This record gives sequence, structure tokens and C-alpha cells, in this order.
Amino acid sequence: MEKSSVQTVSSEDLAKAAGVKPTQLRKDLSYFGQVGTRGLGYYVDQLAEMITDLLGTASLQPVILVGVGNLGSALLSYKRFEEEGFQVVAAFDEVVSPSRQNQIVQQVYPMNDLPAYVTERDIKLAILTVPSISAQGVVNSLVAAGITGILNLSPSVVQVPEEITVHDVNLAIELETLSYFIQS
Amino acid sequence: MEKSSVQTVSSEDLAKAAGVKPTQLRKDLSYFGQVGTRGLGYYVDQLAEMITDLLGTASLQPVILVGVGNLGSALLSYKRFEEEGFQVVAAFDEVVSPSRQNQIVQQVYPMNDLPAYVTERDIKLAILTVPSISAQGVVNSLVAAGITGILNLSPSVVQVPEEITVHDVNLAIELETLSYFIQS
DNA sequence: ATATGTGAATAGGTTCACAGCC
DNA sequence: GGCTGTGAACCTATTCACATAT
Repeated sequence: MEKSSVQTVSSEDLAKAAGVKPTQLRKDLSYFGQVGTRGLGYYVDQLAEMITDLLGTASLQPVILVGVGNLGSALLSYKRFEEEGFQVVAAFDEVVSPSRQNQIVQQVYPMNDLPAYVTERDIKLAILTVPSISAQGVVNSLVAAGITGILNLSPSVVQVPEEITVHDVNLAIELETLSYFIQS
Repeated sequence: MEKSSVQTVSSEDLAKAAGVKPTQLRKDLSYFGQVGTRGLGYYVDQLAEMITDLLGTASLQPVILVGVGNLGSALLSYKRFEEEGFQVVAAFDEVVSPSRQNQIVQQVYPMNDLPAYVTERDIKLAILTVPSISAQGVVNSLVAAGITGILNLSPSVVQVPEEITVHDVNLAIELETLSYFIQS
């Protein structure tokens, strides 16, 4: 909307775009203060600024990716991250073979390089696309290195200290859930 | 657990593996009947059978994939689907160039072939990895062809009739959420 | 003794209904 | 008149506490 110079937008339109009900959207926004204008709606630029501030994506955020298998390398070239304010700045893997190299990040680094890289650049976010078996070990290294947010795409539950945030995305489970709901 | 011949398992162990509390797990299972044995736990084989029956993955389920870009081709070689009872049997794309061919499925088919393929084989599930702009159009074709469950990895909300189930997975939003929670 | 199954209590999230403001 | 902001009502989900079964 900012790109197409739309000035204001109603909670109804926003809700439609987000797939929720207008009251839900208004209630949610209200937790962050009075941000709209009655009788008019929300100023697009104001709202966008508020949201990026809240999310912490006002400035480009560096992210590392660990595990350069099929899924990992696909995500290295996934354009959406950049559009939303994230930049995958480095990729790491146990095995650094030529086949695991990738044109997006200049190089796939060995796991040993991870702690120094993360600490020096003060990186907080990591995408985890390693096999289930190595997930917990890698997570321990990430936490030790100073990572505080992990997007876990490996199909396993990992243990972390409570100040660390982990979000699990399990595509196989998503398909199973679908399979369940489409029955009868 | 079945593979390692474990006979029984407690709700506590299952809950730990799933990342939930034991009471939650027991309550959830109880909605499907009395399935455990008091004083003992759950018989692994019985429970596994009950769950695959409920999910509808007792027999291998065919799935199609639409949109063979970066993410799409990665998912074509994602082994976990098969392990959980799903088989990606065909891939479709607007553009069928040599660079979009893939060694997993024999061929990437043009979108025009989709309706006949889906109808003839009575396929119910689809994975959607197309660009945002073409999502709604593709979804309309899928629904018309008889697909009833869609795993939508494209970053847009799509409209479907209410008997169709759509699950959205938006990786950029997952990163944004992480970014929010790791602040302060 | 041990671990499930479950009604009751609690907590959390969504929607309603309408007051408040432009 | 139009659209947001929000307390109250409602609905859903989680946890507790313990009865029940092996």
C-alpha cells in the first residue's frame, strides 16, 4: 500500500488481507496504543512504521542459516526474507563440500567458524535446517554463541534456556493436519 | 519407538518428545477414546495405528506440488514427507523450462495438465509454492479440479469455499515473530 | 504403586455491542 | 455518518486434582 501511495486503510480491508475479522485486528492493534483515526482508518505510513518498529525490522536484520541441505539451500535464495527486512548473511554446515556451496552467500562455512562469526557480528537470529539427529547439538552451539531466536525447520523438539525463543515449523505435520481435516 | 521395539510409553515421555505437558497430551488423546492402560501407559503399536488411522495416512497419500521455484524444488526432494506417509507424485508449473525439471518427479507438467491429472487419480492434497501474484488463480484451479486440502507456502491469503481446508505457512512471518519476541 | 482418564477450575483468546471521536 | 477503541460477554483451550483401573 505504501508503494502504491495509498494514504489510509480501514480495519476491514486490513482484516481481509490478513484473513482475520476486523474486530480482531482492531483489538490486536489497540494493545500497542491508539494508532488509528476514528471515522477514517489507519494512516498506512504511520502503521507501517509502528509495526516495523515493534517487530524490530526497521533496519535490516542479519540472520544465519545452519544446515545447507535441500531445504537450507532453497531458503538461501528465498527472496521474501529480504523484502521483510531480513538478510541471510552466512550459511554453515558440518560438511563443506563443493556441492554444498551456493551462489547466494559467498561461501558455506564449517560449523567451527560459527561461534566467532556470530559473536563478532552480534547476530541474534538463526534458521535451522539440519537433520533431526544433529538439531539439539547445533542448537546448543547456537545458544552458546549468543543466538537468541531460532526458526527450527528440523523435525524435532529442542531444549533451550527460557530466555531463548524457538519457533518450530514442521511441514510434514502440516500435511498430516490437512490430511486429518479433509476426511469426510 | 516401533522401530526400536519399545512396547509401551507414558504420557510423560510422549509429552516431552512433543514439547507439551503430560496432561495436555492425555486430554487430547482422550477425545478419541480410552486408548491407554492405567498404571502402564500406551502400547506403542496400538497408538501408532490409531493415529495413522485418524490422520488418514495409514496408506501412502498422493500429493501434488504446484510452483517449481526455489522452495518448490527443495520440497520435491524433502524426504520427511515420504516418512510420514505422503508421496509427491507430480509437480506443475506455468513455465516448463529445462531448468525447472527435477530428478525426483520424472517431469514438471504444465498447469494445463493439472485438472485431468488430479481428477483421474482422485488426488486430494496440494502443496502450493507459487508467487503471491498467481496464488489465488492457481487455488481456484486446484479447487475446481477436486483438491480439498492445500498447504499454502505462498505469502498470501487465498479465498476458498468453506469445505476446502487451507493451511498457511509463511516463513517470513515466522522470522518477524521471532524478531519481535527476542527484543529486550 | 503407578499412570491414565476426566470433571471442575482456570486461563486465554475472540466476538459483540456500543461509546467515543473525527 | 463512518470507523476506531474497548469493556463485557462469550467461547475455547489448558491445567489441576483426583477418581479409576491395572
